[in-house]
This record gives sequence, structure tokens and C-alpha cells, in this order.
Amino acid sequence: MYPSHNQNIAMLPSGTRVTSTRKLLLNLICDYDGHFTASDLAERLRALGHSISLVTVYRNLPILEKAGLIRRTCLTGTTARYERTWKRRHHDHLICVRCGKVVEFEYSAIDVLQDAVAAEHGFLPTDHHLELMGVCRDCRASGTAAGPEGRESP
Amino acid sequence: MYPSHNQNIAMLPSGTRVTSTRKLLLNLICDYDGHFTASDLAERLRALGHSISLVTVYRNLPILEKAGLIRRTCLTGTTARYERTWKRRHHDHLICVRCGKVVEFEYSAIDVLQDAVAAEHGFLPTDHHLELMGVCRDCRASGTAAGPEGRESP
DNA sequence: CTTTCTGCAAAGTGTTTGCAAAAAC
DNA sequence: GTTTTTGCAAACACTTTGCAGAAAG
Repeated sequence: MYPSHNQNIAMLPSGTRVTSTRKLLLNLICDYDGHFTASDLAERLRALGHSISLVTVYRNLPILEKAGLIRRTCLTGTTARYERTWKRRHHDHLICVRCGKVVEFEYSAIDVLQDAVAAEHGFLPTDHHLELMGVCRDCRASGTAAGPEGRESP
Repeated sequence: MYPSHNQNIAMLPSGTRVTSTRKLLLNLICDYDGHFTASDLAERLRALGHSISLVTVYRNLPILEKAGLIRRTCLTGTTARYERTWKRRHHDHLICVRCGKVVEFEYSAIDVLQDAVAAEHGFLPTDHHLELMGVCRDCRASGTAAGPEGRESP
């Protein structure tokens, strides 16, 4: 049974073929609400009994990105992370430097200011990435000694 | 004769030794106004006739970062980039998706909003990274075929 | 003289590429 | 039948680590 969102395949660049691998990827991403890495996708699909090579995932992610179906996100880490673009509003990330928790937020005022800055410098804005680092409430409550100004790893 | 900024060595964590390699690194960073990678530093020092291993640079960068002398920046790329923290004001980056040009800007209003968002979610803000992507004036003017890579809207 | 640092080589990540077989069209 | 895609292995770039000798304190 193919979910209706298979129609997204029509959004792939022309000349790009509709393979079973790409159907698997798209269907998976459709239901993937958080962030994912290339190997997240490969592992999940393999756990579902499908056979897919990590290399193939790596080759398809840029295609999906160019098609506008996913976007790179959470740039702070070493590994490339993506998230679905559709059925999600634009948002940015608040990251706890103690426990690594990631909170998404929307704040359109920031977007407006960003556009203003870009324009002021003659840039035509296409995208932005904002990550706020801080110590979350829980971590401050469980208050270990270390001052909140550090950039330490848990 | 040692330049006055060698006093920064006193800022290294106690127990950390003042080696000739670290003096070289600190002196270099003192005059390094832009962003640098580990190999930038190694190459530059080697070009100046000094002998230093890239491995040693890699081992020292986290120390300098923890000491607050440098900070990671420009997270969009694959390579770790740093910049000196002192003798510089806080700023964010505007990056051209065509030619890779990086423009620094300050916009305190954004900082204020960021603090507000953090507070609203119970976070005690420690740092942030904001990168605005866009097409710079020159690239739009020369309007030619795609540069390195693009995230332009269709 | 004890501890830390350095450099080399080697191992680890995450990601990309050459090539032949398989799949899509 | 032609072109794209896949998977494997191998290459790749960046970064980290084990170890022995050198340097700092």
C-alpha cells in the first residue's frame, strides 16, 4: 500500500528516476518528524526489513535537498543532519549545552530582522541557520556546580 | 623580545605548560583577524619557517577554546573554523551561497531577541550561532552560471 | 626527575567516487 | 537499448589516539 504522499515523487528534478529506493526514502522521511542523518535513514529502513546501502542514501540526500524536500539543519554537530521541509513550519533551535536537548522555536521577529540585515548588505536572502546555546531549566535545577557560562560537554 | 600579548599565556588552564609551540600559536592567532582552520595555522607557521605538526595544532585548539581565547565559528562548512575572541566584538555571519564570501555584521537587536527566546523557554543563554545565507550583490550582478553550489529558489 | 607535550604513524569518522551490474524508462 | 541508479570497495578529508622521545617545570 502506497501512502498518498508518494505524489511527492513528482517534485524530483526531471530526469531523476523513480526507483524503489527513493520511494522507500520518501515514505520514511514523510513520517520522520525529527532530525535525521544519512545513517539514521539507512538503519531505520534496514530495521524495517528493507535493504539499502548507506552510499545510496548519501547520494540521494542532496537530490532531495535540491528538490526542496529536506533541508540541512542543526549545523553545530559534526554529522550532517536533515529534516523534512514540508508539513513543518520554519523554526530554529535552542540547544542545551549540558544535556544536548534540542528545542524548536519559531520567532518571526527574528526572521524579519535577518532579512533586514541581509538587505542592508546587498544580499538576497535564501536561508538562515540560527542556533541558540544555553543551559536548560532542568539542567540548572539539577544544578551541578559548574557555572553556566561554560561550553562543556556532558 | 616577546610581544605584550604573550601575557595571554597566563590565561591557559593551570597545569598547562608554556611550550614554544603554544607561544607560536598564540602569537599567530593574535594577528589573525579572520577565520582559521587547524591547517591554516600549521601552514602559516611552516611558511614562516617554524616547524609544527598539524596534530599538535589539533591538540591545542580545544585548549585555547576552553581557555576562551578562540571560539568555533562558521559552522556551515565541513571543516572546523575558529576565530580569536578577544580584540573582536561579537558578530554574526552573512554567507554568499554562490561565491562563498563571508561578511560579518553586528546587530544587537537580534541578540536581544535571542535572549528573549531563550528566557521564554527556560534557557540561560550562553552563546549563539547565526548564519544568514544569501546571494551577494556581486553574484547577482554578474548573474552568471552557478558557482560552487547553490541553494537558490527555483 | 616527574609530568606534560610533541610528532609520527595509524586508526576513526563521516562522506565521496570509480566501476560493473541492475533497474528504470 | 539507452540512461540512470545502485552497491561494493576504495578513496577521501578531517580529526583523534597510542606510543616513545623531547621539553617544561
